[in-house]
Amino acid sequence: MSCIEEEMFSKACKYAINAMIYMATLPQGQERAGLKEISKAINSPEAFTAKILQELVKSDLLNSVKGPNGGFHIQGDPSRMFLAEIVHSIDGDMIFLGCALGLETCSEDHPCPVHHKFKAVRDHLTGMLMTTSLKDVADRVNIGISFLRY
Amino acid sequence: MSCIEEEMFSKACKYAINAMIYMATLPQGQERAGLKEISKAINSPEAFTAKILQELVKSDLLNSVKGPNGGFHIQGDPSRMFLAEIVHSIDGDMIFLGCALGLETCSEDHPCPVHHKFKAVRDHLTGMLMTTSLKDVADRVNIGISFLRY
DNA sequence: ATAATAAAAGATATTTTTGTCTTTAATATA
DNA sequence: TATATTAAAGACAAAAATATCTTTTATTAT
Repeated sequence: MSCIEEEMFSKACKYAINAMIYMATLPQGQERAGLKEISKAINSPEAFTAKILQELVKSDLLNSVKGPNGGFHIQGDPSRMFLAEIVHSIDGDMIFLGCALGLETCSEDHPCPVHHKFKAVRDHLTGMLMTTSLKDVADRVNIGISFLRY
Repeated sequence: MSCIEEEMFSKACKYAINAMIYMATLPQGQERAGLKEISKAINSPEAFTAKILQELVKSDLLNSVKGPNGGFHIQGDPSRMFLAEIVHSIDGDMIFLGCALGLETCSEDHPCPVHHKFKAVRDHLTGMLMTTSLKDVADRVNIGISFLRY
């Protein structure tokens, strides 16, 4: 059982967040990047990353263009795109809504034994994801106080 | 990708927490419960639950006794056993320590772009798990303000 | 138009997690 | 001591997540 190393997000979701941050760090006029460039930049498996980018396109977080000089670019304003949207697109809403103990019947009125304790943490997480924009995060990379890679 | 519904803990970990809470709700003098009783009480698959209880025994959170009238019981005082110990036993320490973006090189000195934001949430989660005892939680069930089952 | 490029779509493979089944070991009781 | 009971251990199976490969579609440039 100690082989399980559960983390906050799925790998797919982490690649998605990484990819979106990378996109948001691109300089004005060069906001488009191809699959190869992206997966190289974030050190993720190319084909798997393709699937994830596809999903982000379906969720209208990215646009895509086929053909030579094609690629992906962020749909809309990175200062109005929040981490919560990326997480929701890939990992669904259980991280925001699901009962920590997995109980179907858990609700505010019929709470599981850890409901109140987790509500606070979950609200904290949700609030953070809903208020942290891609621009917030990408700016930190661009000014050199945070790092996507070594 | 929307088939992924990532949650906070693995299923195994949720069963473990549920099982431990159930154990902690047992009245004095009847603190021992067998696999069947436990998995019925928390509505979990019996054989899989057996593996999880085994792990909890290995981690010294439970004792076990074989043979007729055998079963499991909590090792030690439920008021001094914290949710963090259960989570750590089953899901490892990545939920407490791992980089939210999965970056190997992420650290306080070389932070990933969301490091500071996640640190606060993670510290909140960790603090809650380290200070919430099994007794805290089980008491809520026993006085009827929280529910393990419908 | 044709060829080259790059994403989309779909099939397939691998790994991990979840779950089951069978055999073995320990213990209580008749 | 023999039998029944229950957990431990190990093999096995199914499902889900991760990852790859191939074919198709759209677009650009020649």
